Amino acid sequence: MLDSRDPLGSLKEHIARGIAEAASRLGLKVDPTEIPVQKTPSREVGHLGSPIGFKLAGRLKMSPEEVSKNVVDRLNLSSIPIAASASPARGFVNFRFDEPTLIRAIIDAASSPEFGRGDVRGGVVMVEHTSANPAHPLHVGSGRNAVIGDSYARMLRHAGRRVETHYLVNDSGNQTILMSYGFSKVTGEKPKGKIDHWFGAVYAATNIAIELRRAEGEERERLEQALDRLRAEHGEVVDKVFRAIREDPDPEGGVRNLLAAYQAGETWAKEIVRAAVESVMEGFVDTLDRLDIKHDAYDWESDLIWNGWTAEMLERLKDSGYVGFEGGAAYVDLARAIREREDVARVFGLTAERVRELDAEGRLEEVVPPKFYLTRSDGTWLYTATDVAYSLYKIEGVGVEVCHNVIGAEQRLEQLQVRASVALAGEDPDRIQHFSYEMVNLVGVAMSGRLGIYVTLDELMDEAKRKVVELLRDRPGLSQEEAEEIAEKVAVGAIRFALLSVDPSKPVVFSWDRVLNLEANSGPFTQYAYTRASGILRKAGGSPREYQAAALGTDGEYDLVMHLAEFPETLRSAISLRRPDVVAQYANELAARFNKFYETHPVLPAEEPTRSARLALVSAVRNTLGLAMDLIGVPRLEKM
RNA sequence: GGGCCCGUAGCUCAGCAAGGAUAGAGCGGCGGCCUUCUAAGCCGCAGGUCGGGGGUUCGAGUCCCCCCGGGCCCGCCA
Repeated sequence: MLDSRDPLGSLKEHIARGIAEAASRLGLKVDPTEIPVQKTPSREVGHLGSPIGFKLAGRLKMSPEEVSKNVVDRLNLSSIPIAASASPARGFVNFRFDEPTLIRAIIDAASSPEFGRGDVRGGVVMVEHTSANPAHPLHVGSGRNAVIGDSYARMLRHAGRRVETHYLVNDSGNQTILMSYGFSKVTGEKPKGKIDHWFGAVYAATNIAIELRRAEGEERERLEQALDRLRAEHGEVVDKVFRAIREDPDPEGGVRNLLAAYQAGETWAKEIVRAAVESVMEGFVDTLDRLDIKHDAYDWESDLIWNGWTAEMLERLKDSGYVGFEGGAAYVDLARAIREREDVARVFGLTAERVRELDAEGRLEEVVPPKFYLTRSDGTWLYTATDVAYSLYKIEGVGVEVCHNVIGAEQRLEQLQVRASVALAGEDPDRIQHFSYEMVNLVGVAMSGRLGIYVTLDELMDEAKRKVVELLRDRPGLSQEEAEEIAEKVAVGAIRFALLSVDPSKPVVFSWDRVLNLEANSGPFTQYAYTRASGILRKAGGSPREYQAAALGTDGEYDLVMHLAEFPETLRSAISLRRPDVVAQYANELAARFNKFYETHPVLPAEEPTRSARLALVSAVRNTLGLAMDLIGVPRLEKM
């Protein structure tokens, strides 16, 4: 029978098995999973087809056409549910089903919240995402990370995985400590505006003040311009920080000192840094909450240090024999580890043989940077070290089966170093996965937290909302509060869709036009289709109890139904390829097909049995579109 | 220099994982459609050497090799 959560998928499996059986009757053993089954280019030739003739022609020493004919002759059609006919067409074999039965199976499946859902199975899957540095507000780059990670977690959950989302609060590194040092000069100030933006200004002002001590010429000019911009936006706190740092005889020493004291857990340092970072994180949580992004846990880098995870990690790496010291700084002898340990070589995509080859050519240390540091000479921990400790915490502390680290592509090498270290510490490096995504750039200028140049998620939200409120002004029958609520949700839909809908492996150039797009190929486009479906169902008083699938069958209806059927497979692809954007594309395509249907197929005014059948289809579209929107976090709306 | 990634319409992107039936959307441009379920919509027109060249194959945007162009990384930063 057909799987009620994925009828099309099970139909394809049945076809592949049927063809494999037919092939075995021709004396050829074929694995059903190797047999492609796809949609036909047009309904005239059948519903599903397979280019099996081309595939087996060589092995059977027949022409593709002959193979197709022979497969059809030896096919046990009754083993394929609801199949009405199979016909050879050049090298293809095309299958036709009893169409009303097919349509009903799909509509019924697509009307359930269980559509595309997987059985609950396996251990905890962690998705670590966002993890933005507290030194500047969440910007569009952090937004891409957050939206990718959050959406991916939603998809894993629908697929039946137990998911935990974590945020690593990076409070023990140079940038955050620098911000905290600047903050220590203005603790008497009352922060103005959104708290994380205020701290972002403190950070940038501190950094500029320090850099200006050395900068000359053009660089000096750039810094001064950045300072002016900062001053214009954030007012006197910028000057206060700037003056305090300028008068400080040794701000860099002060930062180093604060970093060491904080990592050592000294009370005075904790009071400063924790106060700063906790404030910033409150701001971050507000922003993420607006985008409907929540983390199950916030893991503080400093806790990993204070609770001994980093120290234990270092002991284990020392025990492995690949840690060296240089002026007090600990490093991992990666080149030697790669030479001697196959598991470490594999992390870098190298076989033992390839390592020997490279070594013979003297190129190993050119292909792989030969070592990396875990601590500074003063004994303080570097980011890579806390990240290795964090990985061990994920595996042994939380007990995850696997963790997907949503981290920018520019950190590829660091992630490989972390995974190599995990292997040296005796854990399976494949349990730590780098979910890589490319950066978001601004036209002309590069975003720079150091200089306070970025487009923040908050301003993006505000601007998107403003645009929607404007549009809503001439909508009749909407109260002020309704309009506000709708605008907020449309803004969220627009931003999430825009940040998600491009393949994560491709760099994107940020454009306001693209994010504020409310037309086709956008979150609001899917929301609009959803409200149209909702409107019809609302006026009809709900979905019909009974309907005749045979009343459906126009091309528009068929296209819509077949696209509904692809939801489960789309979800599986999105997960296995780490491409949450494909679900966004899917939702957009479903919305587009529904809009076409909507324009050409009146539902409420239609005669029975067409009316009920179309209502059932609308209900299935609403459900499936809603599920897809849930997965990418585009809010459902009943009216807009 | 080495490694990884990207190159499809004027612009922004799908299609490449598992090669398959005529290369698709959107934006922008031009022209149409609101007394009928929300026009944030729909329809039509114009727009393509799929970066270039080889190769594998019955078949290549998709796989392999070389080249060109762009991005990122190669820090006791994160």
